[in-house]
Amino acid sequence: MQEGDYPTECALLVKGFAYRQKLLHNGARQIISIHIPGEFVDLQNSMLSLADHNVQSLSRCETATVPIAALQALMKRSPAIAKAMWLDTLIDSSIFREWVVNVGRRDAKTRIAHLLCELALRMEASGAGSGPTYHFPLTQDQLADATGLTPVHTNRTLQSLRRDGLITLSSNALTVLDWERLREAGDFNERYLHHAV
Amino acid sequence: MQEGDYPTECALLVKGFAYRQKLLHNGARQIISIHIPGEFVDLQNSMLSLADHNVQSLSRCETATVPIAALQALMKRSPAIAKAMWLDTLIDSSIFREWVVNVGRRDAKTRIAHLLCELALRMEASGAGSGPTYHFPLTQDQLADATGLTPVHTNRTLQSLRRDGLITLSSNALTVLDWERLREAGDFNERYLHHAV
DNA sequence: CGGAAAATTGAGTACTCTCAACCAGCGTGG
DNA sequence: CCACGCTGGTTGAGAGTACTCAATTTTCCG
Repeated sequence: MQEGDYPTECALLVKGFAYRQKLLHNGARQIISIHIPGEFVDLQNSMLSLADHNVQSLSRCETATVPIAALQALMKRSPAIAKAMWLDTLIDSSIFREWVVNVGRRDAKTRIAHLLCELALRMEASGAGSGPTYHFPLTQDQLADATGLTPVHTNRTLQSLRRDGLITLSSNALTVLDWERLREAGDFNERYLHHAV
Repeated sequence: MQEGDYPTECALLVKGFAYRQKLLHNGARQIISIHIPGEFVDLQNSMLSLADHNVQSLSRCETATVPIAALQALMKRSPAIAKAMWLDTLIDSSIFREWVVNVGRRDAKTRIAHLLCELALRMEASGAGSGPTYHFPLTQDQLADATGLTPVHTNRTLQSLRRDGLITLSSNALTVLDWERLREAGDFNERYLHHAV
């Protein structure tokens, strides 16, 4: 899926990770969302006939593709489903808002810690992972593009988080050593995820 | 409307400007969206029972408030209205995505130029203003909080845009002197606004 | 006219970036 | 089996954009 395309189907992520990104004219990239198994990747693009961003897979992914026309019909027929998808989109939107805050007003360390908290919690909530150790699908370059930092600074910031005894992270395995302190370091409050209480 | 509240109605902005913001623990603020007359300010908060951000008015505003229950009923009854609101939310969401890019990957000058372009174009599209001169509802402090910069740096960056002959801006009047060059300076492409073609 | 809010200026600081080199792990192929 | 090359991660040094603090001027309103 490329920016500018006219999508005709949307994807439900069954297995594996994906992300959405936007490319800038100067060649820079901003990752605008990360998707874990069980999530719709592309409802937005699907409903707005013109794609305003593009989607990439992080690992080998299995997706279930649904034709948009079918989805629209389904929503028309079942208000319950329509509402569920609506909710999905709204939560998506809420996460974008938090990301604006994250890249806009937090320093590097807080920014990265916040993203780690978010991913860990979403994995927990979706059942895609649990315990103190999680599969972490991003390379440092991608983490940099998600947080609006450079790869070099991302690397140094991760080291600082490790030095503080908050996490370990290597070869796609993230271990949260001290959840409370990581949450604090990340200025993290999960309210915006709107997980059921 | 405060973060953490349980909203029961949502507001259609009839006259005046408003914005949504999130406050950080350290007292910083990030403005996450700006609303011009004719827009729903709060569909998001309305549908997610718990507010994850809060809303402020920029100028004296007139709003039409709609009870959420009524809205839900209306959506249930009329698929056309449901779809329209859905679209409204999706475009909202698209703008958030672009803001993530804006604060994440653009430098100060580009960032501010981009925001000016966006506001100008949205005013045009909504009929809330036109011509090279627009009502500009933000103070420099607010512009800073919308772009993730400091007020001082925002001030200097605006001066630089003025020196370049791209805009004039004073007492809430923004004049775009050279639309093409401003658009270029702001790395701006209006696709994400999803305005009808 | 006076006071508050908004805008502007100056000087010094620092966080993050750039550029560049180097290391480690790993799959491929000779 | 080891060399090779590639991707991802790490380190160093220096530069620069944006920040902080603080004072001053201008504008806005009551």
